[in-house]
Amino acid sequence: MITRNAATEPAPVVLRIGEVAKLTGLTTRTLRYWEELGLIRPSSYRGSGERLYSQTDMARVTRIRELQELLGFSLAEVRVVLDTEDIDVLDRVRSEYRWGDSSPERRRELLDEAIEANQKLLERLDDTLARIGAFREERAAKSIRLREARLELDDDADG
Amino acid sequence: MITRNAATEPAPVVLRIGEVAKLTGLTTRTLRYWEELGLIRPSSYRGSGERLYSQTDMARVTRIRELQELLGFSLAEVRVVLDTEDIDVLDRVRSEYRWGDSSPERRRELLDEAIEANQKLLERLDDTLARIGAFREERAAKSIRLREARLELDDDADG
DNA sequence: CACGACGTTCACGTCTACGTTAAGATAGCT
DNA sequence: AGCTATCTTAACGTAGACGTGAACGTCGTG
Repeated sequence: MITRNAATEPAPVVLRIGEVAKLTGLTTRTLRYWEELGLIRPSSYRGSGERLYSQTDMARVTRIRELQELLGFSLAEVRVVLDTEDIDVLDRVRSEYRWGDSSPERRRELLDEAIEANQKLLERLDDTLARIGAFREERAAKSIRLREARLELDDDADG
Repeated sequence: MITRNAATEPAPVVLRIGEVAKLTGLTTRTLRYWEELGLIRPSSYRGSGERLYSQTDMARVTRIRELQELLGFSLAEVRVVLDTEDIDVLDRVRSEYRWGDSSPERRRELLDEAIEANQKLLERLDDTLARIGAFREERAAKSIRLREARLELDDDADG
């Protein structure tokens, strides 16, 4: 009798959709929806149709979440970013075969696209950082003013 | 015959809804919708029911826009922030009458609320800044990798 | 005084990003 | 074999944030 939790078995490399949901705080519906939109593809399926998520898939899921929540991207915008993400060098350039039979020209093209997209994202991030930073300073100043006013109020009460 | 653009007339202090729309890039529908939700109140109306926006109103509009776009706040969340914003010291504490006949206790209460809300917002801003900053660094590193890969590709072509 | 540009208030339509059953297959446990 | 938890697809529902007319009022200019 073999149980999945036996000490002899290594930790499961793949996760079922419910486990991913719990780990990420999302719902299974959301995960399927994102798949429907082409944002994620569980790296394997089971004959029964059950989705099996790898660790890489998990990373992608949290990445989507970040883009969506942190930067306010729509899922359509997220897809654009992820598309350039797919041309990631660590996975592609190092393992030659992954480029498939695309010509050097094609590779260059893809790389240039990724570089430019990444650059645009960087600029947007810097802009966002600057603007939120400015807003933060505004609120910090307001915080001081409010505390001063609070003290003033206490002084009035004492005097 | 008196025209509005005569040199004798000062620049219009108030704006009509269409003008506000053009200046802010919003639609009139959006402005009315926000009003419906209680986010903005044109500082004056005309007998005909026409909305007239002051410069302060404009500032409020752009503020809403920022909270919404920059920080991804829902309009409900925006309202909370704006509510504490309304207890702004510069306008209230300095001009005593504006507090109306609220008791010192009430004033203290309001101030404390504003202080706490502002503090929470500050914390959220710092958290957001940190996370976006981290994300930025990730992308910056990726940018370097991509450029290196691009150079490598050229080298291969040359060699 | 008619006309066109602008405003007004309903009221229904739409898009995004899911939530929520429904009806059924599969997995693992006893 | 049966029970229960978890999965599957499919389809309809929903909340937020507006878009889009319809029907009407008002203002200023030829």
